[in-house]
Amino acid sequence: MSDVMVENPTRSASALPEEPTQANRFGKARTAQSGALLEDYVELISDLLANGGEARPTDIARRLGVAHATAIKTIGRLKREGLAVAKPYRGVFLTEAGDTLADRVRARHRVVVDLLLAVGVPFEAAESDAEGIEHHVSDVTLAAFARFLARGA
Amino acid sequence: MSDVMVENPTRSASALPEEPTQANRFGKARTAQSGALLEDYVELISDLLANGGEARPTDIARRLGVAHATAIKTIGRLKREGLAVAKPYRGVFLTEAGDTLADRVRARHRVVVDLLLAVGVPFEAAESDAEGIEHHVSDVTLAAFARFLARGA
DNA sequence: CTTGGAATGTAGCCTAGGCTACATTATGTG
DNA sequence: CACATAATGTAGCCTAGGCTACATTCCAAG
Repeated sequence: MSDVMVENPTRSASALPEEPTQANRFGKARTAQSGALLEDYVELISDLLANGGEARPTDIARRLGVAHATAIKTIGRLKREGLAVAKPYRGVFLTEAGDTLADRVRARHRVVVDLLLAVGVPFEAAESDAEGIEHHVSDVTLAAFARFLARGA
Repeated sequence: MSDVMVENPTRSASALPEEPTQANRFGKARTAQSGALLEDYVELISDLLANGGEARPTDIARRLGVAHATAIKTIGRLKREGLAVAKPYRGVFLTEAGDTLADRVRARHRVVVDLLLAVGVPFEAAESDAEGIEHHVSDVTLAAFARFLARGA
């Protein structure tokens, strides 16, 4: 997440026109997928903490539609990545980094949904598709979405 | 997937009525991810066959930025799914189903890129992000995109 | 204060999608 | 035609993200 991703300066030589570019694109889409799940978890935990005040593995599992064991395992990953902390039988909490990420994810989600609605996507589909789309929206694209919404509104 | 999962009726207090909906959304985004790779392969193979006339595992691997062994393994999956056929050392070809899928994927890709461009996303970002986004665009959303483009253009 | 049921955690298995290392086949060129 | 070399294929390993089955811990009701 939020990788700077050092760009290859191999753009000038007209030798190999576009294969590396295409490979990069696919690779980016693939790695974007890693982290998508973590983002979902972080956002959900943030929501649960803000509303109910508690983020328990069972709740998380039910909300995400996975088995509780799966949720617990992923929470372990969150801890390893420094996004969450949790003592056994005590509920999950976000670290500073986790909170920051949650805010960014939430903001991005809103923009994506609004953009979809703005171009005429029905509400249900907008909410549903945004869940998958948002993880592939780069900062550049997100900024463009925001500009479009600011103009169009 | 699509487990019924016997629910415990513990919903009494405050009764949040939308958890299953959210779970469905996440689940859908997850399963959409399965098949995304197959779609990429099918589209690429279709392109290679149309242009150069040949779709060899090594080419595919290079274009997708993966090791050739990975490509070969995935081609095996394509065959299992009835999307492609390939005799050893003879190159890959698409079945009827694979061709149909390739057409749909290609069309969808174009619409997504055009939509991104139409709302002001820079070309490079549009191409790049579309690679990941397209797999999460439902038919409903795709139709909305097409309408928007028809109007705006 | 005990105890049963729910929540939590652990273990082990599966598939997808990567990789490297090694084996095999095709092929162009001397 | 032989054979070096590139392409292809195979084997085995890894991680992420699912699952089920079982073990443990917590908590509230009796």
